[in-house]
Amino acid sequence: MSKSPTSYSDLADRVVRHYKKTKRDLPWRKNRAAYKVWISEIMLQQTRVAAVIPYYERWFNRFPTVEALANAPLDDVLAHWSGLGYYSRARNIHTSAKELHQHYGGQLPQDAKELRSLPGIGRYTAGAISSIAYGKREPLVDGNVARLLSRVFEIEEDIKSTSAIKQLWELCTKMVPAGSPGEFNQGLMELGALVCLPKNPKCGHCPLEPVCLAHAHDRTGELPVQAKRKKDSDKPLLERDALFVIRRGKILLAHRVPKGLFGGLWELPQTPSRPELAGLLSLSLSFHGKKPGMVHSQVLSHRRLCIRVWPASAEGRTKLAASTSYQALKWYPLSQLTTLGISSASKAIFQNIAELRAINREQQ
DNA sequence: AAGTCGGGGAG
DNA sequence: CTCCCAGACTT
Repeated sequence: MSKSPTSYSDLADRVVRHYKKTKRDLPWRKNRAAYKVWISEIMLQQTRVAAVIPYYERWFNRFPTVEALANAPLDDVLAHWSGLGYYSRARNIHTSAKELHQHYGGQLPQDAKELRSLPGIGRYTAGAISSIAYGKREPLVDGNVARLLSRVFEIEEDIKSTSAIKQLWELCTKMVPAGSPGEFNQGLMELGALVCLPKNPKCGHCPLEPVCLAHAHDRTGELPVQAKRKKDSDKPLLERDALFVIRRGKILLAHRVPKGLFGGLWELPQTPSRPELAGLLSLSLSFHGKKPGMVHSQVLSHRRLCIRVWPASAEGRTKLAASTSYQALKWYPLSQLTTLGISSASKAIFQNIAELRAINREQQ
């Protein structure tokens, strides 16, 4: 890495001034209460601003305070996270809320180190809460900041490498100003999100253009250096057979254990192959067709998911076999599925089921 | 240091 | 199709 092209305080001033002038009017910028900053920062992890906004607005109607959140059932919390992905974030928020309610009087601590003791709050989020909500001089580095600073300072190493990450945090630790740390941190991220784009950065609109090494050397297209990611088509295919059965107006659902993939969510009971379904559920099944009623495919971060849905009739009393994936079964009214935590894949399947049933009713 | 954990919008 | 997003946690 090259020597800094200008003083850190000059650089920070440029960022803060530009941020004050051009910042977007986002919901979480109306109110800097620590609880609200916390929830927004968790929702924004690996998630785009546009995707978060409706979830953020809905959240505080149902969970207006840390205490309300601590006292809510996990199903309710996951229902309000349905479709956002990375569901451990919601589980960790719930666990943290109970911890905050019990031991911190419902208040988030101001100290970054103390914040990091809460599940789901890592180095980035602790810095964000501490600086934005409490005005503490704490740095933060996210994907936007890493890209921006790798260009400004011409960091040549892979920005995911331990060495580059260490450099980035050291840089930010030095740069973050005592006077307006929250605005500086948000300003860096805002620049990364709107100006210092991955491709075709808008250097003409950047307050750091005069001091940016990559721009000076016409290398914004080469930086940051990043390892190639795995192509979707190279991800292993996970095929599952799911059971769709309705009895007395209720659909049979399975509750996943609260960890791992889709932890704590509800879905159609599914197994690696169709013959295993009856054993999992202790039911006598007769399938309605030789072909699945529908097939849903979806790409996840590390695999491709393909779920075949098999309509069937069932006899017997459900009893969940010992399972590494499920903790419970439940017959549930199809119309009330919005009150449970379900993934986007399940949401699509349930919607498809509802539409097919509506068509069948019209034809009768 | 590498793997796991979702989902969707942009191009 | 591929790319990447206001990361954290486990192994």
